[in-house]
Amino acid sequence: MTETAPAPAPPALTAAHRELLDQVLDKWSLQVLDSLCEQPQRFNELRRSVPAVTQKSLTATLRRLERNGMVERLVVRSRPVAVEYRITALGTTLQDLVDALLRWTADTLPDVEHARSRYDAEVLDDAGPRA
Amino acid sequence: MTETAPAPAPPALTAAHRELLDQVLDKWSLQVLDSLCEQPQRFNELRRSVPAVTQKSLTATLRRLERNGMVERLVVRSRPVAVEYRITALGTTLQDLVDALLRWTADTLPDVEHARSRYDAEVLDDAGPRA
DNA sequence: CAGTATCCCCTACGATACTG
DNA sequence: CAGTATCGTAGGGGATACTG
Repeated sequence: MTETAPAPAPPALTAAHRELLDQVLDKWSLQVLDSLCEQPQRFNELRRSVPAVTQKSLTATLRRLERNGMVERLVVRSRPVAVEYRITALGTTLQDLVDALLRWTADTLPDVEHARSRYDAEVLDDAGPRA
Repeated sequence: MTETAPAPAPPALTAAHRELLDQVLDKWSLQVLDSLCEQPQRFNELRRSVPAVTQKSLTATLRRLERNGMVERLVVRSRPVAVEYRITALGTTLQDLVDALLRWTADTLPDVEHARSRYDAEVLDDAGPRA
């Protein structure tokens, strides 16, 4: 499947690559990116867009994404200050990836759930080592 | 960019989707899958293929991948027992995704590193709140 | 060989309180 | 509004020891 692209030699999985994926595909990043993709938002707007996130985690996530060039932080010197976050060009390239990821999960989740049921039924039933 | 694919409506990011991605894109899974993609392997072969992994983590990773239908565990009743792990059809569909991920990191890592340098220089220098 | 079991640490995260 | 600072906890992972 997908013979359309010649697949130009997938590069090796170095520590630097893994680190980047970790920083960018982590628990909250996907949701934040996803939300910022639709429209730029302020800090507290984002908190509401991503319901379960705490201030601390949201701040950490935004800083990490900012550091990696995925989002941009714009301070409007009003009173009180307003801070707007928006996705960068680099961030949108990531969004395409995330969409692919999401489509994959949507496609395979039924199969995965089936596999899980089988596993849970035949493995978790009998205890003890599996050799 | 990439107007080639119509992008058939990326599905929402539910908890189930995130869970699957977490289980499958975690620290060791990528390397294990990658290694198994080239050829089926026994437990200790895998340990050598993925140098930094511990027994415990490798076992946990393999169990998780097996449960999700990504790898298959075959017990050869010899003495001592031999156990072979091989990637499933489902697992190979994931591999395509991982390749895409890796290609993305390879493409964007230079930009990301540049962004990091800028961030570290202009933000980490002056301490204090950023409002 | 292919694990399981135990201990232990460390950091990721949430909760809470405070500030320009 | 948009954070920073501090504390406390849960669990993911390593090191080590043991087993069919």
